[in-house]
Amino acid sequence: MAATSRGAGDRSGSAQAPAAQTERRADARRNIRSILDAAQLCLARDADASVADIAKAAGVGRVTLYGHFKTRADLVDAVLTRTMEQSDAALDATDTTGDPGQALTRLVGASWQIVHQFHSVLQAAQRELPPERIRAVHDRTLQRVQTIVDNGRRAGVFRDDLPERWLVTTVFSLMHAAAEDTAAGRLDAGDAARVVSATLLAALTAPGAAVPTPAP
Amino acid sequence: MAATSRGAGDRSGSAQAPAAQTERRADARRNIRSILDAAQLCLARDADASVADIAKAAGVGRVTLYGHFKTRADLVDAVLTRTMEQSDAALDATDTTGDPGQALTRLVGASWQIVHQFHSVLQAAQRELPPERIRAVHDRTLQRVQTIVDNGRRAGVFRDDLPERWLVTTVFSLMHAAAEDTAAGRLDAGDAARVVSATLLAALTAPGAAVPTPAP
DNA sequence: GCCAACATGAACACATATGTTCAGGTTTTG
DNA sequence: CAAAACCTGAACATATGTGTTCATGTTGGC
Repeated sequence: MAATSRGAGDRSGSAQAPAAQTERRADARRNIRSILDAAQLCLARDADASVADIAKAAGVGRVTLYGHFKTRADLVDAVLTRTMEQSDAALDATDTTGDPGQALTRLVGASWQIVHQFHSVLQAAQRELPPERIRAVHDRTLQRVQTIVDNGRRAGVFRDDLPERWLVTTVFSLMHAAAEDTAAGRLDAGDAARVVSATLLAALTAPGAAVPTPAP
Repeated sequence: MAATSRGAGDRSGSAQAPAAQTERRADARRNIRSILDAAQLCLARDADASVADIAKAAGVGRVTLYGHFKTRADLVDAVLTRTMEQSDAALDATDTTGDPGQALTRLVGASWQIVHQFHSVLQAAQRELPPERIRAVHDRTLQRVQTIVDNGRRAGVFRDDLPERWLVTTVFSLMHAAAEDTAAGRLDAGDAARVVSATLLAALTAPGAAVPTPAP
């Protein structure tokens, strides 16, 4: 039951049926945007930001917020969806064709900052939403990585001796780890992209083949 | 702070001063054990198991529990400490000398099940305890990994072009990722150790050197 | 066997968050 | 301008968890 009274956060469970979305008034649309903006910001800073905090940050009454998002989970879902859409848009600008190693390096360069920035939005979602939902929202991004890995395997430059799924997991895992380490001051932010890329290239390269160095 | 009325969970903040621990009665000691056992089990299953749940699982009154652990955080701390001590004991049986690659493989083989088993105990701790405390409790284990990495670097078989800290992070990160993937059914439990070892060996091997295959 | 240490459930105090209702004020929209 | 849509704060209803107090049993040590 993740549906709003009138469709603002309407992503009905896990499939996103657009639904008959009656046109809402201008101020309502404005408020929804403010709320999503504020929520994204608040949740990025603190995964358990309260609904009250978010409403205040949005410059909106708490009741107004509940008028648009039926539950807290609904709001978190909307923020996560929005964040992933934004990330995906940013990633659309990244070329995933050509040499798989370079493609991977490009993708890491474009992704890791986003991962870093919205790390705790994900955390919030993981505490509130069912795992399938998280998985579903990540689908497009996952697909993108999988495509690169797959290309690399077919080209014989990425390893074939481990499950493809695991290689994808490795990519995500190390990006998240780098985000955390950077936040904790254990890894230099200016160096993170290179470090992650170098590690991933080594991890994914087919045994026996020469490990390429990430070209900045 | 994090101290019990009479010293059961007494690890005063971050340093573990043994304190003048007046000998407690036999039934008290018995109950403390039951509580820790139950808490470890409950928290391993659900990171937000309540104190009431744990007391019930321990076959003990809630008030009794609070008599031994002043706060929930105290209890979580005690469980985490205990878990890490157990892990460390298990790891003591693992030879970390000799060929660094094989040492790493041995360590992964001995560790990953533990990581898998107590994954959500860590989660609970991360929500309740300050990051420094988590770090402190992990110190010995961290040191162990770092030693292996360091040996490998000095022997010229592990890479020297990335921060040592990051390599250690990589080891932990991939073990945890494997634990999650296994729990989610995306990775075969029987295959996990091999997969993680193979990935780590590739990730850590010095550029140019031949990547070894994990010997089971 | 006696006394102190310990255990126990019930009840209470407190805090915090989520949702909801209400009675009125404001903005859009047509 | 008028109706409908929307916003608002205050108050309320829940729910849930933590931690404490109390009065009364129970157990263990010496």
